[in-house]
Amino acid sequence: MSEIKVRFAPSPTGPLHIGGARSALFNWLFARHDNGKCIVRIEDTDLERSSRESEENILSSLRWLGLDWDEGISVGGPNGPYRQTERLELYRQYTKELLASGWVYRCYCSEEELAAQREVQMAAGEMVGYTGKCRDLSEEDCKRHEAEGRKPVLRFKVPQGKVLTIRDKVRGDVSFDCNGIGDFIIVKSDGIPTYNFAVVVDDYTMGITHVVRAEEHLSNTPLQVLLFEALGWPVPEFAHISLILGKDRSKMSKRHGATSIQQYRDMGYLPEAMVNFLALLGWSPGTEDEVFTLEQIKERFSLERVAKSPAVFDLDKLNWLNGYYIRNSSVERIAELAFPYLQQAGYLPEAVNDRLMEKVRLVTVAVREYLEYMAQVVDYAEVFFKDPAYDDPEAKEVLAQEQVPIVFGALQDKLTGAGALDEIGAKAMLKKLPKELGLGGKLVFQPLRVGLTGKTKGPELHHLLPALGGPKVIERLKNALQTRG
RNA sequence: GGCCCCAUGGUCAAGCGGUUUAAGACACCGCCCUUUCACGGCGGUAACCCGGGUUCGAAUCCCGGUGGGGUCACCA
Repeated sequence: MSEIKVRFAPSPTGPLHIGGARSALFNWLFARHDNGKCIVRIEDTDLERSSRESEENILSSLRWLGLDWDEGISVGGPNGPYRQTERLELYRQYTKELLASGWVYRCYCSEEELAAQREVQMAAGEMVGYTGKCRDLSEEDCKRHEAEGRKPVLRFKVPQGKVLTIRDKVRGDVSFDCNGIGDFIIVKSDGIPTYNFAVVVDDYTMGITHVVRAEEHLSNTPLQVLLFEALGWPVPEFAHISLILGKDRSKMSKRHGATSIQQYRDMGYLPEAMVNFLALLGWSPGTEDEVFTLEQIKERFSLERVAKSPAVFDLDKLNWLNGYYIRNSSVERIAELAFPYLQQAGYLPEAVNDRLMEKVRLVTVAVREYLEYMAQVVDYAEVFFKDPAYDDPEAKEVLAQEQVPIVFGALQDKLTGAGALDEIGAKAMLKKLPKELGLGGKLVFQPLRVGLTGKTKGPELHHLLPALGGPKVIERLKNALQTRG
């Protein structure tokens, strides 16, 4: 069997979307599982909306996710260029061929005429499609239109009375009646090919064996198959994966919240969590495991196990998964990831020394189990960097308890003159405290927590003490005492 | 509206004719752990869209209905 070759072909009209990312991922998984090749091609034939900025964003998001490609944009290859606007000459060549073989004809209908016609068809409940008005224009007709300054589009002559069956690797056989397909445009009046045409030329010339893409392209497939056949080219295999839906079960879009990979990256989601989550949206390993590396998914992946039904994007599950990865990554990595958020929040100065780096590490140890995504570190870490205001009613109540001065004094005494505390030391010191004071744990620890943070809940005291450091602890306890009035 | 796709708990999903009193995960609820919150552990609530067939037997196959979605551009 010949080598599998797939492509991910985004149009650079915006940042990489969650759905696009999953399509790219499934392409990659499918190909790599069989040691096949991946291509990234840029479909920028929409001159109005395409931008280099979007292209850059898409590529960087793909790399961030850990997806690589053997051939394509920015890595080159034997079938380039990989940007459609740089392949215009190639399309022109096949346009000529199609014109010569009579599969394609010039159409001079204006957009206004077509829109009006479409409305009539819609209203009448008919299949919407070009009626073939310009199909049999004579050479003179064409000249006359040209003389009027009309620029033609090129339309494909869709054969009538034919039923096309597409063999889809996830959906099975899907049939379309050609009578329901109007003669579609393959070259716009500005000479730029349309998506359906460019895709076919590229997929053939690049040797694509399998087209894995979102279900929204399913209805385009018969048009493309028609083109492959007209050109006498082999038709690749197709696999249309279901869409990702928002909470309201409609196609995911901006109004459903964050939809681009970039946004999740900015919020501090880890790429491996994102990949894991996306893979589970529509694919399942068939076992009870849920947590996988890209590599492990690759080993297990097959299109047979891809679901046909659409999947709702479940942020709760993403958060759980991401939190899981955060909890199970090294403290060093999480501290490094936390750093920019802490800095942005103004907790850290521009220039940081080793002592501050160590503090960030200790803070990370204390708060990472709370995090669903890194941006949340700002809230949880606040108590380590900002002195408390003691304005919470519940906190005031705790501080008003009569044993508070004794408890604070005891800890202050222990800390005064003591060296730097580590987690173990802090734990030991704290553990002895209740017994020494002859008080219950709650009467000791709750006031200390409030005294140190101004809040009744938060990180472990044995994490708090080392991160804050002896002098800061003493200072805060003193301030807390003063608020008792 | 035409065409196409889809249909198991709130969500993701396992199940591919009998081994199912229908897995697992997220979310939710309860208990435990614990100085708090979280983490973790244990347990619980909760589903085969409806109607016909086929079959000894259907969540699993077929047909119809209903529901949801996609698509009908000189966008991809």
